[in-house]
Amino acid sequence: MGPVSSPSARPGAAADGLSRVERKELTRQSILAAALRLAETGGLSAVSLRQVAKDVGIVPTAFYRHFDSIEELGLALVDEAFVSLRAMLRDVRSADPTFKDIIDSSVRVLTEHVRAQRGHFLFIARERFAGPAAVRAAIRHEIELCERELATDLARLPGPDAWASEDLYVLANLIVGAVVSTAEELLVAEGRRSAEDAVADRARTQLRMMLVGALNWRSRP
Amino acid sequence: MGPVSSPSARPGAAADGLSRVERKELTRQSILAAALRLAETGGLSAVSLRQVAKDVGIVPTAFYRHFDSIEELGLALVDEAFVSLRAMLRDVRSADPTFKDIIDSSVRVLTEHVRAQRGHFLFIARERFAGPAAVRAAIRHEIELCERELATDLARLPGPDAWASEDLYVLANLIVGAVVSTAEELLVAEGRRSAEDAVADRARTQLRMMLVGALNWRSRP
DNA sequence: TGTACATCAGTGAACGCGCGTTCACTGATGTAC
DNA sequence: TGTACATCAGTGAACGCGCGTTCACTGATGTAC
Repeated sequence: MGPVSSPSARPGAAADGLSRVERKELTRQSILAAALRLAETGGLSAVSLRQVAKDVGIVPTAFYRHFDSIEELGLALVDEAFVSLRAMLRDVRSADPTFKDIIDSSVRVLTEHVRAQRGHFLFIARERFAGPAAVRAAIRHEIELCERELATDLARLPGPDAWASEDLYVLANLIVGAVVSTAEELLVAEGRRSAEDAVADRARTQLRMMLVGALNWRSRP
Repeated sequence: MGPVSSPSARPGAAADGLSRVERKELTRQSILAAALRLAETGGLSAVSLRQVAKDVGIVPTAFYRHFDSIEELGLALVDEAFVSLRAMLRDVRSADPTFKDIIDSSVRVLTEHVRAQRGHFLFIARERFAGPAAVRAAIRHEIELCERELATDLARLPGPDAWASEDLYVLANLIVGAVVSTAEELLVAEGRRSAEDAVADRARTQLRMMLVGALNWRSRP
């Protein structure tokens, strides 16, 4: 077993300056992007391996160098989509503290992310119920994780900190459900500013209604 | 122009006692049922005219005697599904008054209807985002109608009767969103009693939280 | 009632097409020494 | 540094299959008179 690379081998010194693995990764990303685009009309089940390959500019059989099937590609897209969703949640948590209203800033972040990552949100909305079983399960699992994270966040708030963890999870589930609905309605707005603003206004009011309900919750019999 | 039917013509006197139009309607119903069943795995976009025909027991070309395309068939399924959904809403409105808690009885009716009409609910959940544009639009329109109906119902309640109609619609939208989420979670429960009960419990708590929030709404600045 | 004609749900052959998948291959990139 | 060999992303031909749709048709049902 000699050194990992000899001085003279110059790995990654192709004409375009990219190594073989780098170029493979590039193709993989192109495949994911093409599949996401093609899934916009007809969903993942209507995406064909041949269409994807044609779009990327490779021969159909080369697809198999990257994924075993369209379903496996779908799972990779779920991962990708939730990476961007987690970035959004990080933004919400670390929102500019000069926005004293956490609801306003959260709704703002949500609308911006849906705009910026429209493809990913559309993919999740569609495949949540229409995708292959494995894809549906993966999405459900990720959403459940979001609910649990939100529940632990809520536990730190002044009002609900004394709640049973069960009630915390119920509230988290309610909020996540409302956020999912809002994201889906933002998608239906299709980027029309006035429609988006109406949805955002409504979401703000709804989250406030929930907050009022939650704050008055344990004071009830 | 003679009489609509002469005494001797005995229309509808086929071997099985059914007229031509009655048999056509029977075939149409078989096609709808077969399509609904086939859509369960893969969604409407994965339903092929040939599969449906084979399932029904007719030759593929006979399909065109009933529908111009799978998409048109999908629109008919949306109609059918919302007929059963409206029946559910009627049940909710005319709930046994011995149930003094309107939330308990509503959740009960919802779980029972999702069980009984699982196919229809699955179809709506899937096609709401994954279906052809016309199908998506039809579903969205029907849900909007439900929200408006609920808003007028809410206007008759003691608390929110003094609200602006805008706020009424916002609350109706929130409730319908929660109901849709609940229905979808009931579908995921796949008929397992314990999972269904957990979803129903959660829905009851969530609807109560919303009710508390709504009742305390206008008392806030 | 009987007859002649119209309607039309369902038939069956045929078409061209895009699909996923197999297989043996090429040739640039990478590694061992 | 130079050479001989291994790796492997992408190629290209070929396959059998199910698809939607066309067309001319059949024969039971229904209607006019």
